[in-house]
Amino acid sequence: MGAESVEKSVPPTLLPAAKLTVKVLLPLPLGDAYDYSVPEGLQVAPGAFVVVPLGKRETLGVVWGEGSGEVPEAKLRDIIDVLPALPMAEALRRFVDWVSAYTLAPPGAVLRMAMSSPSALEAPKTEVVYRAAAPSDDTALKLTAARRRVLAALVDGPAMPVAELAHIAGVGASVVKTMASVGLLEPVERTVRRSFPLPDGAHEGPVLSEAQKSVADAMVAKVEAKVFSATLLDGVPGAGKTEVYFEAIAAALKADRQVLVLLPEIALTSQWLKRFEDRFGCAPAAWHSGLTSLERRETWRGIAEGRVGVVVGARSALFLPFARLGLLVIDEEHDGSFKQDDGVAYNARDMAVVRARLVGAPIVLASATPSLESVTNVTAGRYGALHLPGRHGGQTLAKLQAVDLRRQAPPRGKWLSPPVAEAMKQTLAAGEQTLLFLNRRGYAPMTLCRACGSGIECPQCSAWLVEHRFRRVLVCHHCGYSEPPAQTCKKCGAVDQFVACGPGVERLAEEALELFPEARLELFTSDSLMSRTEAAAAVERMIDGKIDILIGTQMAAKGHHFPGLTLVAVVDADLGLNGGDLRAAERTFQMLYQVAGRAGREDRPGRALIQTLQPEHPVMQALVSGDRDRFVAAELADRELAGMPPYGRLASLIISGPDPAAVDNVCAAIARRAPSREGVTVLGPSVAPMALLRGRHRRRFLLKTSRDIAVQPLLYDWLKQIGLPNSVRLQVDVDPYSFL
DNA sequence: CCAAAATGATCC
DNA sequence: GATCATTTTGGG
Repeated sequence: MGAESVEKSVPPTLLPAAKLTVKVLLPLPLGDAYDYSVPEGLQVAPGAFVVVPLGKRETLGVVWGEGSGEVPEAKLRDIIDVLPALPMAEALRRFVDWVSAYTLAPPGAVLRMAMSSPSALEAPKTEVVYRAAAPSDDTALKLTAARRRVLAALVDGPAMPVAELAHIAGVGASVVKTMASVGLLEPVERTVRRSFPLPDGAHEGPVLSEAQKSVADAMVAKVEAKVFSATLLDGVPGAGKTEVYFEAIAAALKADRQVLVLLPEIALTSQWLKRFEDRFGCAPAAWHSGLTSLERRETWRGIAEGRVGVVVGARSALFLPFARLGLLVIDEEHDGSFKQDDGVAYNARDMAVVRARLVGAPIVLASATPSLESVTNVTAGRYGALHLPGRHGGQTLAKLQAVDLRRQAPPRGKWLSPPVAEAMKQTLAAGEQTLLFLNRRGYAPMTLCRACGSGIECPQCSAWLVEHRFRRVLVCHHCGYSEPPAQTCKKCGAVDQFVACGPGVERLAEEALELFPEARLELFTSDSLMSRTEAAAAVERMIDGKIDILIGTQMAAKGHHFPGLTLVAVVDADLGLNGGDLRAAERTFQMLYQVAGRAGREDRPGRALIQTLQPEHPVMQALVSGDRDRFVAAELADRELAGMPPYGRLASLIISGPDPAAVDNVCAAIARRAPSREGVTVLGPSVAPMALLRGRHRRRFLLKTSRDIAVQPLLYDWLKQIGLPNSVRLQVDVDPYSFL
């Protein structure tokens, strides 16, 4: 009967003790961390990487803290194993939690970004190496000439594997093996790992101007302070921002700290790497989507073990497991590609500031055209500011001129206006280079049927198919769908009635070649058609002056420095201005300013011609007058009036699914529960700018609040009871960047 | 009426 | 994200 008899039959000391449990976060989009029990004899410190059972399978996870104790014992399962990797540092774990709380993404989804190389967690491979054994009397007798050479190779040197040792000593491998078996050599097991040259902070740098030196000194002081600080480093293209933050990197290296440099992916060029090598004597470790799994694993380990000094990478490098992070640099901080839109929607620039704060390190945000957010953060005193005046060596910025397309229109069916054609002619005659900038890939942005007037559309997106004439395909730039060009119109059956509408870079190349048949002309685009190495080779040809006219998308505008380039022509400056996007003006200004900044950086003056239909637009006015500050002030005033970022907060909800009715149902439910209070505006549901994307119909809500309201709890309470059918996805984007 | 296919719930 | 139970659908 009852409890009493049980107590009598089982002595108290033998009662099963409550199991020790820990929370384990799994790199999956689950609600929260799961509790697991710790089997006898397993050591699990917080941050340890562990193998745990999940349903039928096994998964990797990270010990996140003590168990919640809320899971019934029957459900609890044992941790299977602890991996022989360094545990995830507390600062990184707190960072994962922070990003999750800010973006409203499940913590496991954020953790997945911090576990981007799972194989790096397994035991590293080992090899057997040999060193000379302590000499003894009887072994001395057996020393042949070959054996002496082997021992000589090991004097003052590291232990070596058989093959290497045999090669250096000039003997056969069997000699080495025999020496090991008779006890002349001693085997040692060693882990195999790639070695990383450590950039040398004391390596001689370039001579800095007075102004550069004082800015560099200020940054070095922040690095040496070894506490969090955020600084906006701002200066025109060519003012020497890179050289200046290199001094901060040198200071961090001298203090034995690691450095992370984030660049927009396409700005990570061989040119940037070369400048780094010139300054520090060796290349940094690079982290981007193009790495092989072996490179990822070795780099990941090197960073975790503190053997890598400087990492330069795209936004995903923000989640690497630094052992002693002492400085972060965000170059081109205004660039929109720091914002990730799919999966976890985060802005690497903003989250980098958080990581710097959590780890207690300074961060530098560098740009010639700072984002309005960063400008505001400086004004509010949250960030410090350092300003580099003018161009190094007295060069002046390119002379900017607007070309009014209403007065000086290109010939019918052409895109280059007479002033641009004339300038190209002069430039060519002077033996100098021209860059034609048009942010449109392919031959023509749309293809029209003359008979029925309809354009060729993507079947899965609300977008035109773009003709790529060289590749002989029509491509959707949003989903990648492609089809061969047809003769017959699918809508009306007319044959051979298609006309290309509008310019793409390919069509521009055609036109430029007609005008200057003798010119050496090349296309430079971000098409997958162009591999990394091909792009690098094209840049090389441009630098060497083997190209007269370079025609490119924004890829040509970022991170390159072409000494012979003296003319930049922006073919369609109005392209980014339409569409009612919040950041249209800001983005256009930044891009055109950067493009124009490519011209005339050496001893020759450059000029930039900007073709526009609205030369009176504030963006064009600001570009022509060179008054960046006035443009920023005007744009900020507009934003403040509208309560838009950086003065107000925005979050966007995208509801998408293959069935528009199901999507609308969800939208109705969301609209019904929309928060209503002072300082909060909900706009929507409305058809999202890309109404159909990859076969999914999209609707959008925008949440707009004043700055003092935290949007996360608001969104959380709003959306927590919304039930979603499997086919419908709800994507939350706090601080959306693009509105598409 | 059965079975494949779509959908939803759960994993600790 | 993967797996399994449950519901839906559609074909004979």
